[in-house]
Amino acid sequence: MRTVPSIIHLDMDAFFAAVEQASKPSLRGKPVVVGGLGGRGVVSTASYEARRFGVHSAMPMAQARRLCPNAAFLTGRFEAYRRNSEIVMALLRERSPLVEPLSLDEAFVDLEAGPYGPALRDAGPGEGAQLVLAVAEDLRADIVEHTGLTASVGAAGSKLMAKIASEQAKPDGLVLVGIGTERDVLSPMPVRALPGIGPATEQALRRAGLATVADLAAAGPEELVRLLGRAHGAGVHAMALGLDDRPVVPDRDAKSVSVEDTFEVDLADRDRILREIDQLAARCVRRLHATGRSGRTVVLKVRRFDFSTLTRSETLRGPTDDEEVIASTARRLALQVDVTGGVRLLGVGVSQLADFTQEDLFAQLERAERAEREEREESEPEPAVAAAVEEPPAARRWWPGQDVTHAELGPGWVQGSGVGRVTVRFETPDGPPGRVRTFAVDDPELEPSGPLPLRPGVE
DNA sequence: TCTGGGGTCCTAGGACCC
DNA sequence: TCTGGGGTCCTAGGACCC
Repeated sequence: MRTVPSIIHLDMDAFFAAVEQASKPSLRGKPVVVGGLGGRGVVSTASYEARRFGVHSAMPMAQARRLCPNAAFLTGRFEAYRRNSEIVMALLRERSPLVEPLSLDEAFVDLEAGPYGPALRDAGPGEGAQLVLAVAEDLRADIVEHTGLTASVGAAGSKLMAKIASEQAKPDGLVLVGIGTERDVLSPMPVRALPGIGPATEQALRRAGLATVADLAAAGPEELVRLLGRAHGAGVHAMALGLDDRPVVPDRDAKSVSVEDTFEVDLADRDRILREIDQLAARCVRRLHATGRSGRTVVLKVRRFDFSTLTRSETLRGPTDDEEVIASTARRLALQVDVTGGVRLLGVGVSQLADFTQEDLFAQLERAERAEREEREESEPEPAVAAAVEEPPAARRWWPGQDVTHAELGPGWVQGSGVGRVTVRFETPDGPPGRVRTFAVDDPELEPSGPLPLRPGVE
């Protein structure tokens, strides 16, 4: 157990929405909701202004629109989020090499591994905490300077308590849990405050009369294991006592890669389903190639019209990153699934990842079979349905929030589009709120562009 | 206008092996 | 002749997190 609260958990405040407000001066101080804008979209992130209306993550977008009709509803700009995340992660690495990102907007840092390590080890308990507070405040200021975004930080002697502290610090705050005070902090909290306790576990505990973390600590490990199973029960009991010695681990390799799509309208047609699977397989393989890895188990995911969800998987004899192997495996799995009534989501994934694509016997076999098939069918060529039906003449699509540049008016972003028109607001992160202009959707002066840095002047 | 997309970890049963 | 006991792999599903 540590004698200094040298683990910090950093959590960016309403990250996606905050990036939008920093990028778009006209949205500052206003409710902003980022998420899927289609009929089946959900909220990814709501700004604090929108949260006051009851809007929150994972809420159906339709409900968010009812609660807060005057908010700006934007689709995600992941390129912008990724760039700002990288800036923040780099600032963390200046404080320690031991940085464990949990997502684009969250990370643990072990300060004892970095430049402050020696001072922290030499410090008395009180001095150590003071030093951590100073480092954390400096970090938060640095993040504002480099991105214009605010972060909340929790500091403690363990990952568990650092995470709980950052939650208490939100928004734009800093909370330190002193060594030895863990159980005082935890005891009065509802069980849901513990990471890993969601709605189902909360219900199971509530039925047993356990509502607070103090209740869990008093319950003892046997009862929790009986209620929650071996691993979870033991883990929850340890957490309730404030016991957690998990190390901060940087550079964790991904264990699976997957892509999925929810369709605006349920898919009923078998051939259409198989074509979608091919496209998903192609996207999955692109991601696989980008990471230079290959996988041995192919997983097909199907969500049916009634939201029932199932997966079918097949493990190959060796890892592959071949599109045709993955696509044909997924198609084969799809034939095992009853799709009567329609399908609202399809997904294709690969797990059991390996670092290298060894000689790929499957791809070779697949190619040989394909060649043979084509030879056989030479006299009666396949009807070219797929190619012909595939793409209607692609009209340009503009989506709310998108970065654009106008040949004369410069950079701006799409506020909305419809009936052949697109509305653009011309403003930049470092300027004043801008003016709105409307164009024809096919105006040649207007083109899509990339995100602008939030702090152009700062390195 | 009901319910995204990308992940992680755990459990449990059956096959298979020694 | 009435019943082993592990260990590992595969598959499917579920809870949870951001």
